[in-house]
Amino acid sequence: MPELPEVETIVRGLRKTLAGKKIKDVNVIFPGIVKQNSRHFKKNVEKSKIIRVRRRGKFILVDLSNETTILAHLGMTGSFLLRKPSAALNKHDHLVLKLDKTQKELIYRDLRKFGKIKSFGTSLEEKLPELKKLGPEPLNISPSDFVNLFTKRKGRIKSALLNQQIFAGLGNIYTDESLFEAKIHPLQKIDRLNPRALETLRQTIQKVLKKAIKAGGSSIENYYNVDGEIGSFQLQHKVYGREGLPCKRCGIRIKRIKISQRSSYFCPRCQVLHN
DNA sequence: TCCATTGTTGTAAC
DNA sequence: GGTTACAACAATGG
Repeated sequence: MPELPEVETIVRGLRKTLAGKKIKDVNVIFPGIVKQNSRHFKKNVEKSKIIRVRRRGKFILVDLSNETTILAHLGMTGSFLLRKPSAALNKHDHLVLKLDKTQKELIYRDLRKFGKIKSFGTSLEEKLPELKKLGPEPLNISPSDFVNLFTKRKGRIKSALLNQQIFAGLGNIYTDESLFEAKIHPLQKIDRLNPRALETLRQTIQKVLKKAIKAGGSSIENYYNVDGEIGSFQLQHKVYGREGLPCKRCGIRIKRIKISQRSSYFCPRCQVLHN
């Protein structure tokens, strides 16, 4: 599942190889991924040069020379791959961008087809519904802005961290890992967390995300970077996916519960619920 | 057959 | 009545 560190890894890979390249030709194989008329998408994107590749939350943004930007969300299983045009297409390849001045083409692959791609006028970015609702970026947020995210909020800390409108980029893996490191129970009521606990949480989230980016993200399910390589942060997971296994801090069994219809992994001894 | 997974949407509940 | 919680939905493999 691509979350911030996986998306950031893909963005860095794309940036390295795509900057300055021209998109020669667009082939929409499965139109369901492109959330606008395929002909319009082709027309907007073809024959333009790639200026810049960016990330916002879990979204990828590709700015083109003709005042157009491509917006991509990888959903659960989406990935971008750079590969030789001669290679046979995989049955989950849904979009092919042929590039000038390179031996590679850019493929969008998505087994579950939950990903979304579209183009828009670059100047309209602030009006885009997908982006304008997003909360702040976890890696930049200041201590006071982070505390403010949670003031006057009720509910559980894990649900809030997963909410992209409050905080953009975290998914199930990195909320669980961060809450474990910060010794906060996922069901902890937000209004019972004091500013000191929140500051610990902010620093922990940043530490976990940075370590994950350094490891090239977590490869569970089928996540690959643009060169087709897997990440290695799954080897450093302390709780995610470890139900029944001993806690790496205290040794008792990791528990799994459901929060907001998502599996939540935590240590019932290290992550104590306060009220 | 059912479960797992994501973000969004509609609705129920508090 | 604003905020929160949850079911349903998209698609597919295990």
